[in-house]
Amino acid sequence: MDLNERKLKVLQAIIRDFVTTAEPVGSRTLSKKYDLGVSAATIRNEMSDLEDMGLLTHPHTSAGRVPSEKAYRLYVNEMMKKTELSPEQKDMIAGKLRENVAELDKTIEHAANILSEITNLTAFAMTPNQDQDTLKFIDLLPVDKRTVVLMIVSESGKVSNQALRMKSEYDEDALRILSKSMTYTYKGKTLSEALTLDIIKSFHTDIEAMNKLAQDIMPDFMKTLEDMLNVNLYMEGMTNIFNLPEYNDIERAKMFMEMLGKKEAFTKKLISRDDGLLITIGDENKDESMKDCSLITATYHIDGKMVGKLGVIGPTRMRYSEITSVIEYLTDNISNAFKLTGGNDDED
Amino acid sequence: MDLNERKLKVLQAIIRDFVTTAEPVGSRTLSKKYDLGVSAATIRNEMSDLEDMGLLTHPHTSAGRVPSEKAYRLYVNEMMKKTELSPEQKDMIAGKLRENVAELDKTIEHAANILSEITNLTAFAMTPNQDQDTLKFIDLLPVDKRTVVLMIVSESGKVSNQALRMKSEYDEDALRILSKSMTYTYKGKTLSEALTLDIIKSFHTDIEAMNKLAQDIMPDFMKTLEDMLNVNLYMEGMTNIFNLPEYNDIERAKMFMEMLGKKEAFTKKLISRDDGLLITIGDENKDESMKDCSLITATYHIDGKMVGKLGVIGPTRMRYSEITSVIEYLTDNISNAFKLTGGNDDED
DNA sequence: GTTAGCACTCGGACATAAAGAGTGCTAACA
DNA sequence: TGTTAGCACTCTTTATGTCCGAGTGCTAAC
Repeated sequence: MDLNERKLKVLQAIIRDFVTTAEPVGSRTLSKKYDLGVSAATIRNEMSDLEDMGLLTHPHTSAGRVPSEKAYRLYVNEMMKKTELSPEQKDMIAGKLRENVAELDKTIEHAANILSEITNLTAFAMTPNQDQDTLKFIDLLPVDKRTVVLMIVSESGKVSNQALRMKSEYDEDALRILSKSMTYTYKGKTLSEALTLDIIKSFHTDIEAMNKLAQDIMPDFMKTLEDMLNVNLYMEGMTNIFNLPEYNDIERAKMFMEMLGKKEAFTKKLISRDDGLLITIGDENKDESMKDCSLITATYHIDGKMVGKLGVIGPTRMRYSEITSVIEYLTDNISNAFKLTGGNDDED
Repeated sequence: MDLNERKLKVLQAIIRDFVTTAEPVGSRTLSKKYDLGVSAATIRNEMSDLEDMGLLTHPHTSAGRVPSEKAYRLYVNEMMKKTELSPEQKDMIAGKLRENVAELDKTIEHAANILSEITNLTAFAMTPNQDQDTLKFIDLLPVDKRTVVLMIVSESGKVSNQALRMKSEYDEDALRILSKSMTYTYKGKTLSEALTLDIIKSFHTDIEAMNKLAQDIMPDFMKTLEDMLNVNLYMEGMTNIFNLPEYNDIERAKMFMEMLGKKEAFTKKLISRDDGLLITIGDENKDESMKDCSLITATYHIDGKMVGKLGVIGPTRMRYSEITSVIEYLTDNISNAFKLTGGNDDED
């Protein structure tokens, strides 16, 4: 059987229609909606042929046709034309991408965001494979008598750092020289190579001075400070709700997921809550989108003053007792772990 | 009406039953399952009273009773006993929390994870409000003739950094002094205070040396390198699928969300894909959990060599054309933005 | 005050029927 | 020979009716 011009036209129309409506498309619909110049009966014949060729499927006898995967493949390979983006879309994309040029990760994150916004699908973006990235710069920063921050900068501009707790007090000058010698050793090596290398010692001398550099740096410094003011919100187990019978209703599940998806709003709500163990049930959460939920939050303390929150959200039907116990145990553990006084202590 | 001992017992039994079964509970069930020492008829009377008191509801005439929010409130305030955690649970919690003691953020993230695992609900954890946190240490690190990394460390141990692009070449020594003077100025100030402050200049002298410090630092250095090898995966718009008719089926929606929830597996899958624009449709994705999905990925390049990926996942029914256009435009933009040769160039 | 008994109510499951959409075949037409 | 019209047939969806079980509420007896 030949895949002639008309068959292709019909197939394309079916794909186009199905992609927008998600409903199996019938011959009559097709002849009415798209100007194919032939009657529904003719289209039926063509459709039948296309089905024989494996390009269409039939959910059941009296349903319309649905494109098969083979049809999509054909469409993608041969028939598809590029859609030209609208100027607004281009502006939007270029604009958003330009926001954080200095930071690769941020840019990639923005890309995922843009993509999902435009396509209305789930989108993702992955940072580059760092295998090929080489080291550029290593530094060891004295923070504390026993704390050092290790910082590594790669050629691509990726910055990574980690706070280190030293076993004993260390010599600041030694630290400085060590970092120089490490940079000297690792510079230009890929991360993988660096992992197999051992350190070589070397020396260098410092000098000092100062100029109007401050004016250049202050805006960014301020911006960084502001970033640090933000709190992070980690969310886990969102899909757990699918196992609850009350969320068998797709509408409810959707509402729930969307409520949690609005991280800023949710974070705000958490921040505004009182400290200590707090349980709010159903309507007590003024929020309309939470009226069928209970929210349990508790606060933990870092060095006695700063507080963070953690908790649980679920249907009003929940194991309050068990859950509050877990939460209290968790907050206690965290508060203890971050007591300034503490060495590493306690239980088994 | 009096809320006597027996009424409380009945209410507690109802709450207990409903919390585990999610089904309205009737008088007969109650008298059989729980040893209340009275007949179903008596329980019915008590239930009727409890309903009058607003503690139970009645979805419809011939259904069992459901605890009202007021009942939960009563339960939480007065009747609830603490559940003692099992030793295994305690071990698990303490163990996981101890994994990354040095890093507050990681610990909090773990907390959310634990909580969700134990409660089978959606859990969250928020890092502390940084309002009270004070600055401890500021450094400016020369990376490039025109690139500096600004690093800020707070009293709580939070580390934040940002790569800065300078307008002109700068003096390294000046940079060093500036960072000292900034530390001097801002140390001990809260973040909010610091935002209102202006910088004061001051001097300090450096010396040099070196010792066996290296041995202390190497393990952490290696670990940090390994961390940097990991790629990040950003996911956006996951709830978009709820707007698609094919995901009106709760089972499918669940499978989809769970597949994406497994970030490591998904990342792996992405890494293993070929470079360039790649479209896989339905069964072409060998993965069972993706057999009804199409996956479109494309690669972008950083400085011509390193590659990252981004793309879209959705039902086989998707706007291939439009989407590939968006993706190509995105990858081009990213690749251009991170060309080493480039100043800031091009389009409007 | 407690219990047993019984009529009544309501939702869910199931079967049946009717409507609607679409196909497939045949025969007529250009 | 390709195209079209017509019609019987199929299958899904929706509405309707019936039955069953779970549960209540009331009354009368203990």
